[in-house]
Amino acid sequence: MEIRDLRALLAVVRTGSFTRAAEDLGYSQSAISQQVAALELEVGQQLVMRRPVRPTAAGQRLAEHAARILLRLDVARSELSHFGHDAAELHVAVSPLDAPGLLAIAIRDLRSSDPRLQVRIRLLDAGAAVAEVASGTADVALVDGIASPNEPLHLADAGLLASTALAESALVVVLPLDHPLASRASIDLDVLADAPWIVAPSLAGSEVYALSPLALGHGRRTAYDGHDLLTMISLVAGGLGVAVLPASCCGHLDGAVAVPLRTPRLVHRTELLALRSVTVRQQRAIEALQSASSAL
Amino acid sequence: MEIRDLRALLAVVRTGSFTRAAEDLGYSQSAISQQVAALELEVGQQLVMRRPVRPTAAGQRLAEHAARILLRLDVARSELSHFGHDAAELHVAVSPLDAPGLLAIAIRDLRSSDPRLQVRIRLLDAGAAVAEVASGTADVALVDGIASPNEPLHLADAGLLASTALAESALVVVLPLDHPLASRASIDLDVLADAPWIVAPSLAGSEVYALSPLALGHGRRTAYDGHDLLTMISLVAGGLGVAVLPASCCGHLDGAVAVPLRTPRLVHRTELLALRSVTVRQQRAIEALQSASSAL
DNA sequence: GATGATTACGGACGCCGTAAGCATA
DNA sequence: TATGCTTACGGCGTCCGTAATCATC
Repeated sequence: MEIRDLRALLAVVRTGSFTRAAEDLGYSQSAISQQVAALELEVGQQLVMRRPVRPTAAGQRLAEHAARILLRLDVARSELSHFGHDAAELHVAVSPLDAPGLLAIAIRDLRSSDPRLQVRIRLLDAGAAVAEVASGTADVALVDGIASPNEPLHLADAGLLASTALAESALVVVLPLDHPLASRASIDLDVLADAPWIVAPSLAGSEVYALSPLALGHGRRTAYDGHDLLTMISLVAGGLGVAVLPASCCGHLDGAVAVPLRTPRLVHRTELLALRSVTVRQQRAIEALQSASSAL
Repeated sequence: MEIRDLRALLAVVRTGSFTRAAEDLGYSQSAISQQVAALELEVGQQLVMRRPVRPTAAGQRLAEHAARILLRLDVARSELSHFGHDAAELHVAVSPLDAPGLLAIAIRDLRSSDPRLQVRIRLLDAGAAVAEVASGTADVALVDGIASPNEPLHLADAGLLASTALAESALVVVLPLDHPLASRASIDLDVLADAPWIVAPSLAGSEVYALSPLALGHGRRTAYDGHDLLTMISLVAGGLGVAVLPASCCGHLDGAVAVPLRTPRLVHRTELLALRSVTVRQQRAIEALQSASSAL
């Protein structure tokens, strides 16, 4: 099992095409074909079906292992390249719903002790943020997601990256003003299984929607692929459906109401990610973000 | 970063010698030298010091990553080779202190539904048991260790192997009959920091001894490298020192007393490990062990 | 001086790209 | 028929082992 072959398998599974995998990896189509064939020969079974190109069960499983291995290799490379050195600029990756006040406080704090510090913030989804930290493109990441109370988000192998919880906030169901449940004190998700939903994976995380009552429900779904909270809320206010959002983001709703989610017991959680072997500057950034979050 | 090179680095770090690493891996000494050199060239820094051969900080860190990656590769290979097939014999790896009654109940249970099942049990330390499950040599493993209450043992990357908790039991401090603390109702470990200790990593896990009060203490240490409980207890009874053991193993003490450990809050935990994609026979074994543990 | 890591060098194998072959939508 | 994966084949690079070199205990 060569790294190269695993990378090829992963690219093929991801893109659904040998040709595109070859383009992505800078190989010829033929090379990818040979690499996957070598892997299949080695494990003695087919890993992807051809035409259409889809992973078999074994291929899917191997691709998952491959993804973890390649991520860890990225982390290893990044950690080693940071041994000793310390960059002038601090790159922060942020996933959509991180409490915005947190960043501002932390950066002001950092600037006060290091006035010449350049900070660069990029908005990414959680998976991409993890990849950026792993590859060293970002120094730290603020990522959010849905989890059980006091449970970590499972963003990477435990221990691969240093992660600390910054904040947890309750989840609310956002309803149009005239919704029959709008005056409830709290809501169980089951009763909304067949309701029309507005699904925004990059906002509230796909975890919420994967919960069984929702996954099995037959209500109409509206997908919103953006990051913008106001748009999301206006969709709800406009009567297109209901949505789950973190309470911390729902201070001022216009034409909608937020009702606390009672079951399932889930919270919106924000974590801070960094490489485990951090430089002095990264360490300071982590501390600043931690103290900012406890100040909020 | 090639798998081959990482494996070489790990072998060099583990054995402390290029020559022995070469023997272990079936290469010439020269090949290992070249592989490590290639790795050092690639990451742009020295990974091991020579004569004596010791890892640098960077090398140590990379070796840790390498170990995880190689373990995951083993798991991937094992999982794929089990797709479909099901072996006639069930291999169980057991670490020293697993509740012995548990195995007996589970195996009797399995035999009753599958009389021709061959079972083979091997006693190994926890690390080796993990490796055996990963490589497919063992179908399931019963491993034990020290953890905080309701916390998993961190034996491998979370999610790499299927693990379920079978049992948790309190920890006791085993003291000679005439020890001044022998009549206490419970003990804080701090008060024993400077006491003479009997350290048996393969019995109670090294985690206990790594706790700060003990690690910093100046008491004499006696190391016992075996698995045998009676020997261990007789060492305590003989006045060589005190020890921490799981309460479940200390039913009949001869010449010693067991006092519950109050702080730190730790328990002895037994977990069941298996590959995540299990065969029918493995699945039955897991269920039998689970029901046996809940019966105890 | 002996043990053990590095360097030098040649042979062999493996890998990739080009290009032809072939199957499927 | 066209798109796209596979197979054939040749060249290049790489990797390993032998053996000489060098360093350290």
